[in-house]
Amino acid sequence: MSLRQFEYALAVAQEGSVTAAAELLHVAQPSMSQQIRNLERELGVQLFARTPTGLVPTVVGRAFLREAEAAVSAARRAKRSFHLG
Amino acid sequence: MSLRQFEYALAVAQEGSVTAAAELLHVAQPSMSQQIRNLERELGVQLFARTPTGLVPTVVGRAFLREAEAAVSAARRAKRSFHLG
DNA sequence: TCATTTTACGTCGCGCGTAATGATG
DNA sequence: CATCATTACGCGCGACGTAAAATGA
Repeated sequence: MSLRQFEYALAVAQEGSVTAAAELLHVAQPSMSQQIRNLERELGVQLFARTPTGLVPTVVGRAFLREAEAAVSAARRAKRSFHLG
Repeated sequence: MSLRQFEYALAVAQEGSVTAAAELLHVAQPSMSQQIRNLERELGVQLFARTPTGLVPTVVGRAFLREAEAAVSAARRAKRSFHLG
C-alpha cells in the first residue's frame, strides 16, 4: 500500500480507464493494471468494477478514494512544506 | 518519498533517536538511518539535527513532520475505509 | 476487428539486514 | 569503552516495460 498506488487509483477513477490513466502518469498500461490489482488484493476489496469501456469505482472504492486523495494531498504538502517555514 | 519513510521520520521525531525508532518499528537501525538520509537527500533539506544523544527535528523538519503525520493518518483511514461504507 | 484489461516474463532498482567504521563523551 | 549514527555490501522482492493473450461490442 503505497502513495504511488494511491495516485494510480485516483488517476483511474478520474480518467475512467486504466489506459488513459497510464498515459496520464506516463507509465506502461499493464504496469498500472497490475498495481491496481495489487492494491485490491492487499486490501481484500474490489475498488473498481470492470466494464467493457473501462473501470468505474465501486461503493467501497469511492470511500477509499476519498481518503487516498487526502493522503496524496498531504504528501504533496509535506514535500513542499519547507518552502514556507 | 514513500509512506514508509514518513512513518520512519515520525518515529524518529517521537523517539528522539534512530535506534529507539528502529526497534519501535522492528527494523534494523542502519536501515532506518539510511531511509532518513534518503528522505533528506530527496527533499534537499535537513529534517533532523544530529546530536550526540540522537536526532532532533529542525525548523523545516517540524513543518514537514506535521504534513507527514496528516499523510500517514489519511493512508491508515484509506486502508480501513471500506469497513464502514 | 478494434478497443479495452489481463497474464506472462525478464530486468533492474531499492529497501532490507549484517558487518564494519566513525564520532562523541 | 559505551552509545549513538553512518558507511559498505550483498540479497531478495517488487515495480516496471515488452510481448502475448483474453474479453467484449
